[in-house]
Amino acid sequence: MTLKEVAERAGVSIATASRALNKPGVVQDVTRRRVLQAVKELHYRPNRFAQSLAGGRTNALGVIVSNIENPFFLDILHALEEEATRKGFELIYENTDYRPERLAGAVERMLGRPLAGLALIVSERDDEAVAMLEDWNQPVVLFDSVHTPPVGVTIELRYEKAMQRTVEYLYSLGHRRMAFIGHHSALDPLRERENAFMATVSGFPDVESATAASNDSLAGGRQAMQQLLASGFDPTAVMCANDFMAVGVLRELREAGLRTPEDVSVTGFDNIELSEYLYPALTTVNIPRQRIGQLIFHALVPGESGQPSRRPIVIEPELVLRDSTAPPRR
Amino acid sequence: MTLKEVAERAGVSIATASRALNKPGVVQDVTRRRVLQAVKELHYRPNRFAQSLAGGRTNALGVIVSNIENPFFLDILHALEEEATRKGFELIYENTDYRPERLAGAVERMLGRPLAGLALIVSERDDEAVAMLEDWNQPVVLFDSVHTPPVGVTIELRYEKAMQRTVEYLYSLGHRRMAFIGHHSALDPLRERENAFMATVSGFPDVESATAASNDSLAGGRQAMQQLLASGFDPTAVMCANDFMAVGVLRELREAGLRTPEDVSVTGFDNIELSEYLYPALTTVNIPRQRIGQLIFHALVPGESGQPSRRPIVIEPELVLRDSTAPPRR
DNA sequence: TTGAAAGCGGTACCAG
DNA sequence: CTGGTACCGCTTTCAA
Repeated sequence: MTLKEVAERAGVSIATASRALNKPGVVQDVTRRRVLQAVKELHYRPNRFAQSLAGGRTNALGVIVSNIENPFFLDILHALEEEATRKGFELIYENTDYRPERLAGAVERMLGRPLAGLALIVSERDDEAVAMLEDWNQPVVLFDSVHTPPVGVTIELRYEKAMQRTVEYLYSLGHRRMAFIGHHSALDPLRERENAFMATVSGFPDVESATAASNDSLAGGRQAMQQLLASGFDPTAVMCANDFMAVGVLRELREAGLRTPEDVSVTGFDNIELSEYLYPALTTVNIPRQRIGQLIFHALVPGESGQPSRRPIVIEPELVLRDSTAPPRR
Repeated sequence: MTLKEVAERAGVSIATASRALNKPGVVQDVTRRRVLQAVKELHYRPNRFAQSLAGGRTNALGVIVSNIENPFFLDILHALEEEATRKGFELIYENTDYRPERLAGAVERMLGRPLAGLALIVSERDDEAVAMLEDWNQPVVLFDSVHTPPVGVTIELRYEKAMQRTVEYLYSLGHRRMAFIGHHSALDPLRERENAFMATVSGFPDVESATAASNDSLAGGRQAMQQLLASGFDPTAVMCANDFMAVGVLRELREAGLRTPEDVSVTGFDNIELSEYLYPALTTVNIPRQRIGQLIFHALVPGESGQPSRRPIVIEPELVLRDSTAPPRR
């Protein structure tokens, strides 16, 4: 079904048919009714690609995330979607699995279609991808980007501070053997967390530390904990790069016959909803994912306010104390 | 950047430029090189909407799910995405939150763009949506649809059997007071699970039963369990409509001072990865989400094999025993 | 092997 | 208020 057929059936020109659909009020009421009737009878549905091509507008937003399975990314995506849908925008999403080459491909595909804006909620970086973004003239948001790139609005998390507070908190409880469990330490934002951990820890001369890493998954957390245990380090506190992996860590500790928090304290990062449902409920660092989703939307769609600022948006995480941390019994 | 500019720069016609990009071998090598050069210099990127419009082809698949936050849906989506990406297809996804009116809107939006196929992985139903699908001439897959609609390939789960086995198992352990916790009992596939529970249970005259429902979420599971407890029913076994809600149930039981499985046994449904990481590890019913994702893909993209059969695909779930179920101590 | 031109399905401007 | 028409960016005959 095309507009042409609708127009013929309604006995009007294709121009009028178009107007009847898009600018009511400009068309005589009877005429309009006839068109609408024809639309109904023919089950006509406008081709959005053609509309976009001809009209030069789009209401689609692109989002690329590193790991959709991690509730952290999912929550941001979901919040963004909620906001977008409510404002009449569509969301096109793609997942990279932390692989830079997939990021490049995803950006390529995204930019290949008319988009009102693009958000990169990814930890990996890729020069090619950044280069493509540079000569693109639509709003871009970069989340979690360590080195401010010459493009788009960035949203930054103050990892160091959160990491520092967590270490200090554990120290104050009496912990002196701490470990950090992360993933993809080759990626900037993740190495940064690890570095923040190392830096803070080195400020306490009487603290021993170790790190381990695996995939960003439940199994990855478990595996990293396994490594740690096998290494013989025997920490009294384990800090995880995110809550998702912490779930695996808790499981492995249990498996190894170690109780949390009596034998080993565990902390997460992100404060995903699940963290509160775990046993024991997880001490973690809150990252306001819903707000981030909204911030991203407003950065992509400036609204009536005017031109968007390119100033970075900074988020200050805060520690959330629950049951997975306690003074060491050893 | 348009193809026209590229053509001008390369000193060839726009037709040749197009060929150089899409049908190498038809164009003289030198010519082709010049075009490629121009593409590079101008940072040209083809407009996929225009390509689709002119070429009449698409490689985008649409997917609509009920609740992206539930790992069950997410896993299917993810598997489908993996398969699609690997085969050069794109995925366009939308979330309905179980709301029929959103389903209609989502289908409307989906059908508004050229799509190679559409998968509905939703529990809700909407006549309007089905009607739209009827006069659409591309592959459609309906997952979890109870009443076979006059359209598309359906993928069905044998709930009854799984439910029955679970009840029988709990009965054999000695449970006589069982409860079912679901969500959206107004929706067919979910009512079906509840009905299956009721039907099986009624086969055991000495079993008392009750049901409760809330949202499909962690909090929903918790709340439903709360209701159940408040009602005074005091079950020794609780069967959940899915693992996601079971997480909330476990939490609430703990909160109420009841141990699992000593005081109350709990079962889930779906066998999401998380279920194995919970404490206690959840007894559940396995639904092969990865396979379902692949099945959906192949139903949407028939491959070289020929025309797709419209025969329903049936999945037989199986019980997975873990630590959240045991003989009742009371 | 290459170019000219006819669309694909719409939108929007310009007259009438 | 309505019709004619020039595109939007690209693919694809049809001839040359």
